[in-house]
Amino acid sequence: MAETLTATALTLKDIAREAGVSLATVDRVLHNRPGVRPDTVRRVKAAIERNAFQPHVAAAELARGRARRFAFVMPSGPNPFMQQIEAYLGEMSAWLTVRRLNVELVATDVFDPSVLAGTLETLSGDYDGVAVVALDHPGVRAAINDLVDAGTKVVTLVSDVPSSRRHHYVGIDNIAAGRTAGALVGRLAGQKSGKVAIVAGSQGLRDHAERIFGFNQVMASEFPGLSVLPVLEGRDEDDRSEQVLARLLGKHADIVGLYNVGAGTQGVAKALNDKALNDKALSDAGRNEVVFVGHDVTVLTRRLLLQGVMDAAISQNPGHEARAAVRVLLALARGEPILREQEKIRIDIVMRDNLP
Amino acid sequence: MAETLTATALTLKDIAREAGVSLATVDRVLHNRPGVRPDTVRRVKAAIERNAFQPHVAAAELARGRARRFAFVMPSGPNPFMQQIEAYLGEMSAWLTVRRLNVELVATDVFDPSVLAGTLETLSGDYDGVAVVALDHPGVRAAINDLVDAGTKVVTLVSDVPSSRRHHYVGIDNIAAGRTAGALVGRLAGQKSGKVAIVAGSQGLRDHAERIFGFNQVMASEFPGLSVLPVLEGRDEDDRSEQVLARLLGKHADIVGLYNVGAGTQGVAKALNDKALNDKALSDAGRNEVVFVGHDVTVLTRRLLLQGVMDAAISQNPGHEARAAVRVLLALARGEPILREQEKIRIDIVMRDNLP
DNA sequence: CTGTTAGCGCTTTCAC
DNA sequence: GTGAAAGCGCTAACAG
Repeated sequence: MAETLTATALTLKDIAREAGVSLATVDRVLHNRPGVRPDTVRRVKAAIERNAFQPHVAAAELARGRARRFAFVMPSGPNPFMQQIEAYLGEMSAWLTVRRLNVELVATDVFDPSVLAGTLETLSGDYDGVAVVALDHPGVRAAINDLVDAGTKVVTLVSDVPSSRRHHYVGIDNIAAGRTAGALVGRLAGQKSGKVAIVAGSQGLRDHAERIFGFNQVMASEFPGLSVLPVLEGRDEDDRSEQVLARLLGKHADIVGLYNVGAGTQGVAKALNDKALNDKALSDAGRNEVVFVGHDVTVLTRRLLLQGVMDAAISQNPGHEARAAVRVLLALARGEPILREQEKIRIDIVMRDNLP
Repeated sequence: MAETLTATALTLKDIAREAGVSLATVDRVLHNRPGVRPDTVRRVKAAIERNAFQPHVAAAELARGRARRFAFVMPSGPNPFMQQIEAYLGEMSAWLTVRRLNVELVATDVFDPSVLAGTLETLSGDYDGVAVVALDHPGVRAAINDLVDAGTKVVTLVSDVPSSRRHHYVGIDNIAAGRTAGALVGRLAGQKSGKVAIVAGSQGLRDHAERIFGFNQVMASEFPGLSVLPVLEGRDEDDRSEQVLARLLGKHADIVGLYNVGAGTQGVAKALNDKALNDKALSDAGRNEVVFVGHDVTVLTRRLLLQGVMDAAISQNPGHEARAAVRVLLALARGEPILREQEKIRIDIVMRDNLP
């Protein structure tokens, strides 16, 4: 009726006795440090295996002395989503303090590969771990690999550089996110047929391109009644996004759905609202007739969802991303296993009624 | 450009020196232990505040000696969702071991209040913390309060007893979950008007009743074109759920939506499929014409989503619930603050394309 | 009421 | 190559 989930707690000393060596030797073997005869290594490893021995992390942490230092390399511009991640890191402050962890925020121009690479180079040697919102570029890849070679643990955050040797990526699968957006636009548009607009920041950004790719996949295969118009580029700016979208809405009267891939949400909503007012095309529930799906839950998108202007937001939980990045860096630094399921960032569908 | 998020690390000794007392006295004040003159208490507290001192948890943990024991009181029957929670607890085993935490699974009949209360009573004194899937009943409430009075930390899991003095609830807001289900059924049904069916386990279960309440709220206020039929009770059993639903589907030809509140999913899907086959009413995409929304991502619901039989699942992440319960118990036991945002269980909307 | 002291289980010199 | 020993910062006796 009662089942225990934990192994009985042995200590280094037990293993040392069993292997007939000293504490220090077991410690050396445990951390693959040199200076132990291969034969002794084998004997000690056997004792460790046999007992499924796991050193007590609290003791290890205490004995280290030196606190661990992590750096978070974040975009310097005023991006609300990134600011949320930084805010959540701030909320962890007490948690970090009691564990004697130092995390530092480093702002840089992550959109300029050479600047970003330069920033990463300056970090080398000073940090146990680095989390970076990375641009996928050869120079950046090289900088990441250099950090890794220097023994620093590296995780990419929100935006990945899959070709680098980073230890972990904390962020969503953007193709699946685009597919999810497509399914929502298609399903929420109901039986209607018509055109669908896409507003992106730039198709040069890896995450935007991947989202559009996924979106189109679903549109083509599941919603033949809907035809996707060429992608508009708004550079994630409100004004520009509004202009390009307003023009498109003027040209096509039969747009039934809209996918906003990146930021610039304010402008997109404005263009949409203006059109709705012109057409007097608000439904009974006060909902806009054009199905509008975008990304991320911010102060703005929250309001738009509540107002019924926006129908759904695809979201990656910024708090979860902040904490996962810290936990993963810590686990990597300690040599602990990573709880993959825990650290995976899910694609959240957020509608009015399940707003977090 | 670089901003640090953590306080500089002082130690108990620093505070002791600053307050002009010994280590032991600071320790007593820190843990509100008796035997210190009020005046001294004040002096020590001042020094602690002034430096925003936070004791190093690793050191505290190491010095305690005694490992912490937590019990998870779970339903004894074969409930797939509960089994998932238990499986995720099992996956934490290494994590628990390196922290010298003992967690034990206690199976009991959580649906019989006196049995559940009895089980909780037997736990008293032996555990630092207890997580329990609780039935909301006066006897259970009393048993929980007794545990709390005995100094045990108690969290309710999945199902809450709000009137008890439990320290924390790890689970979703079921009214909001029902609202979300309602919004999905309504929106996915498109422009259609017609009837909507509800299949629940029992309206006597608090979580089911709350979900239905939320569902009806949204239906009434946002989808006047849809009329909700009286709730069917399937006792969470496949056979019974199938029978009652099949009868209802036979009686009403214009059912456009279905909300399955609890388990019995297998039966619900069968009834729905049989009807679709009879009517030859499958859409081009192979999707069932009746919008079908249910709860939780299991092996079965995953398959139904992929097949297009089910349109969306409202889900609470069982892995997250398992880990949150452990973390909350640990934080409570240590006297650490709880990261509310992290431990909050979200209402996930899962569709085919964002299956986890 | 308050202080002294012996560990907790590791890591890390420093000797041998 | 290997071992002995001195802490890391706290807790918990035990003295005073």
